[in-house]
Amino acid sequence: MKAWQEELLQGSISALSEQELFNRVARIARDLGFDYCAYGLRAPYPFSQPRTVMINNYPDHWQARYRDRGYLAVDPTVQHALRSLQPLVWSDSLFARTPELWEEARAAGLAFGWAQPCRDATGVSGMLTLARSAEALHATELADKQMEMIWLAQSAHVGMARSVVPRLLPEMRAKLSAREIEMLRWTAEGKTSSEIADLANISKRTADFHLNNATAKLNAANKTAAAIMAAVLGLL
Amino acid sequence: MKAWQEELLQGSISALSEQELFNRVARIARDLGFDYCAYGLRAPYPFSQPRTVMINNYPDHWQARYRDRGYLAVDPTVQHALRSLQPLVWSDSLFARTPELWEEARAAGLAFGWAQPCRDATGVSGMLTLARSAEALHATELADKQMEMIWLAQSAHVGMARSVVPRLLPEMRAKLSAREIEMLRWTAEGKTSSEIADLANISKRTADFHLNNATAKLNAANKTAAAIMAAVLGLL
DNA sequence: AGCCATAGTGTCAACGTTGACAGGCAGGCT
DNA sequence: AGCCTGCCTGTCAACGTTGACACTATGGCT
Repeated sequence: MKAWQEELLQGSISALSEQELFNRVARIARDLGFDYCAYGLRAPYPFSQPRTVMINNYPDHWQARYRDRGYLAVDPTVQHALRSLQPLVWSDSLFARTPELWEEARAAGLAFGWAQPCRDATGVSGMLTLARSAEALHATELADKQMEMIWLAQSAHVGMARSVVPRLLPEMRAKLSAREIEMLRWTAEGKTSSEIADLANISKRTADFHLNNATAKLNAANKTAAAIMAAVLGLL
Repeated sequence: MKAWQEELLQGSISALSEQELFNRVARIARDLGFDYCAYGLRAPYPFSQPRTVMINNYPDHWQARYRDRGYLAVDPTVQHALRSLQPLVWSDSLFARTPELWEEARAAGLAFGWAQPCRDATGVSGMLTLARSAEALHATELADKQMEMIWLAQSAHVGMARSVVPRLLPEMRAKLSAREIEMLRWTAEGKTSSEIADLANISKRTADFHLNNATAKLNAANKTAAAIMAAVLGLL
């Protein structure tokens, strides 16, 4: 177990490729008794259809199937990861509303699994899934392995996010000036330009000016979208 | 170590009081070799002066000092937790810009410590700090204990958030209708009411109507603030 | 000295938002 | 049947936002 840590940490500190990092995670998953392993990341926006990245070692036909049928949008494990930090074990009741997904997953050899969500300061959420075709998951095994699971999910997240986030959220690289952030912060509180002008002791025109610049830097449609992007990305 | 898990998990599943939960965390911290332990939570808004909660077993005079001098606003460990998920070890260079904080902390017996940030789906960020007065922290100890640390931070967060978040974020309890969420989602993307009206095949007036209701339910000053609150709280 | 980012200011017209008025229709609960 | 909620619609006036025009000034970098 110690060997893992060294390995993964060294790997994630020096920037590995996503695939290499995933391979290490998958090897650790195998040591933990799981043939299959998946890591998914989801950006906090666009809100309708957020950008996602998924990397896994599931059978090819299942990967294709999952994509083609749009299972991502209904997968209850994904829904869970978006709301909670708790580990989640696959069960019949979990998939009660998506029987096709569940049956096809089992047919593909994904019979027993659990997932650990993770979330970072840029609003990106992630989920590590460990799965196997035989041998059900019991409470003792989960208790034994939960620490490794959380650790692995978080390490995978940090490593993956390092390379994926700049690609997924190019807006993160926008360098907002102190004034721009201040204007966005007040906007996020629901203040109008002229209220902000009073608060910051500048003219309304200047408040608008900074908001305009921030909106352009963030590639946002208007100041509402700019304030939301900044808020969600943790820039405020 | 297994005993811990059982204990904390059972504790956090049945709703313990914050203080009781903290006492369990502090006991585990002591088993890990740290006399002092602190858990802090910060709500995602208001953006200027976010609501925070802190519980720790630091010496009383240090707690008072930290509060009175407003160290929370400048504490570099807090700044780190707001940007990263990585563990952070206290060091001279970390506190280079806040020498008073660092000297006073050491004078209070807080000489060696590390912190583990954590973040959840409601945008609340947390940080678990373990500290002690003697015996420096070395790489091997950190490597040995990092899994327990992440696990403990996350468990503490989940447990604390359960009772703290409803108090800190009463807006979370707002039940938005499907339409209201849809309108907020589009608003968050930067669409105007009449664009949304076209997208949703309703009149501009109706789009405004739903946005208005959502704004009232979230106690927001205007639709921008409403969309931001919903976005940050993960309601979109 | 010239360039650039940041910060500050003004006006004006077109467009978007908000609040207060006033109303209808469908589905669930008592 | 009466009530509530969600959803839908209209008008109008006051107020807020956006973009395009034009201009000043400071401080850092080359």
